[in-house]
Formats: sequence, structure tokens, C-alpha cells
Amino acid sequence: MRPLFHPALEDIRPEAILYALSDPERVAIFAKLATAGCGGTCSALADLGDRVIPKSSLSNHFKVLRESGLIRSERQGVEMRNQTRCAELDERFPGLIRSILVAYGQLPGQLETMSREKSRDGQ
Amino acid sequence: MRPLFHPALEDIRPEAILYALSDPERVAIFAKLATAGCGGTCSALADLGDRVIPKSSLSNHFKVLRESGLIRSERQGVEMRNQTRCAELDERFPGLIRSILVAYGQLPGQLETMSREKSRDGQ
DNA sequence: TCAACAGTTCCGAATTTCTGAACTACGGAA
DNA sequence: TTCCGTAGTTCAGAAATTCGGAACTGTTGA
Repeated sequence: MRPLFHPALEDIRPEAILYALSDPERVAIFAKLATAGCGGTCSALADLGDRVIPKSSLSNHFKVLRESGLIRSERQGVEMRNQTRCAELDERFPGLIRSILVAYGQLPGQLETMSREKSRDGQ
Repeated sequence: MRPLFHPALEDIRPEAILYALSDPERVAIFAKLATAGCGGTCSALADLGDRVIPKSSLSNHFKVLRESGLIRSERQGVEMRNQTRCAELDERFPGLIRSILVAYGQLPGQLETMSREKSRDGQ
């Protein structure tokens, strides 16, 4: 297995982020990952409720998320641990991830403190 | 020529917005359109500096932008007038368009007053 | 009626996406 | 050590999408 590629923060491109998150399945995966308490393994995320994502497709979704800079993946024993790079990303693209998740109606609790411009003026 | 389709505000899907703006050429077009004073015709937007977009590709870019709900197109005589739907969009997806354009380093002056959560807390 | 222009549609080539099947990597049991 | 089971990756070919030149449509002005 070839080593996993993760772009450096400064190499993350907005078009890659938007492309990765223009697929509702990937958004669902990313949003679940951003939810504290989720193990972050592939198999834990395959079930979308209405359909189970084939594992080759799932693996590809993780690759797209990883190489766009949205998540970090690390092998831990037999499984893969995935976590979002939200904090870093918010530094580089302030408010971007947050407003995307809000648009999808997927803002998880953990992210509610991500951007400072949060609930300052009543909304 | 078949009539131009524009989605109603409530039918606009975030995945379509992100997909449309995951292409840097379309972002460049959209950002130019958002700039006050730009005529908004296709031919006025074909020149990207480093390359001229073929007109069939350009027409397709406009179609993607239009059908995702990002712009409104209206025939005016022989040419087509295009304008962004930023104000409406910001109502439906607060802060989204703004943070995307900021991420691309493309925030035009007109939009600086778009979102209320702007420069409230120093940045 | 015709020519010129702005933009759209068509269609074939190139690229990308999808997913089942085969494969690799690791851990545990014997 | 060898074998097995589990987690995930890679491969490969079918399907879908994108790209862009050529032909076409709609509009204005002569």
C-alpha cells in the first residue's frame, strides 16, 4: 500500500475543498467525522441510512477528502483512523467549512465554536 | 433555443453551488460578474488573461452557474445579460458565497456588505 | 431579405467516476 | 511460524461526464 498523502496546510486549494464537498455522500461522511465520539473508521461510516456505500467507493471518498486536505488519516492496527482538519482549515479559510456545513444543514456541535464570527449579532 | 431554466430560491441545492464553484474558471467568471460595472455578457468574460475560453465551453459554464442558482441570465437584444443572485443566496445560505470568494482571494467590493457578520469583531 | 454577431446545441474524443473482484496489511490464535 | 479474519486499497472495465470545434438559432441593422 502506498503511503497516504496529506497536503500541507498552505498547499490546500479551495477548488479541491469545494469539489470534495460537492458530493452529498462525502459531506455526510465528513459531517459524521466532525461529530465527536465517532470512531472515524471507514466501516463505521459506510452506512448512510438509505444505502450502504461499497467499500471501494468509500475508500475513494476518503482519498478525495484526504488529498483535498479535509481530513487526516492514520493507520491504527488493522483499521484507519480519520479525523477532520477543521481547526487548521478554519485558520486558512476562515468560516468556509462552517458555512458549507450550515448550508447542508449538517453543522455538528463540535464545530459550533470553530469560527469567531459565530453568534455575535443575533444569528 | 430552449428557454433558460432558473431554480427558485428554495430549490437551490448546496451541492450544485459547491460543484459550480469548484472550477476556477467558473469562479473567475462569477467573481467578475459580481464586480459592479461589468456588462455581464459572455464575450466580456471569455478572456481569463492566460487563456481565452472557447465559446461552447463558456456557454456551458454559464449554464452550470445558472442552473445551480448562482446567476440569472436574461436575453437583451442580441446578447445575454448575466447577474449574480448573491443577495438571495446569502439569505438562503448565510455567509456561504462570501467565504468561498474569500477563500479564492476573489472577494469583490460589491460583496463586502453582503453578510452582516462582516467586520464586526476586528476581522 | 440578407449579413453579421452573440450565444446555444450537437456530437465525438478524452477524461473521470463507479464498483466488483482481487489484493495488501495487520493482528490474533495455535 | 503459519494460517485466518478483518479493514481497507488497488485494479480494471463499464458508465457517465466534460471539453470544444462545427453547425445552428435568434436578433439587429442595412
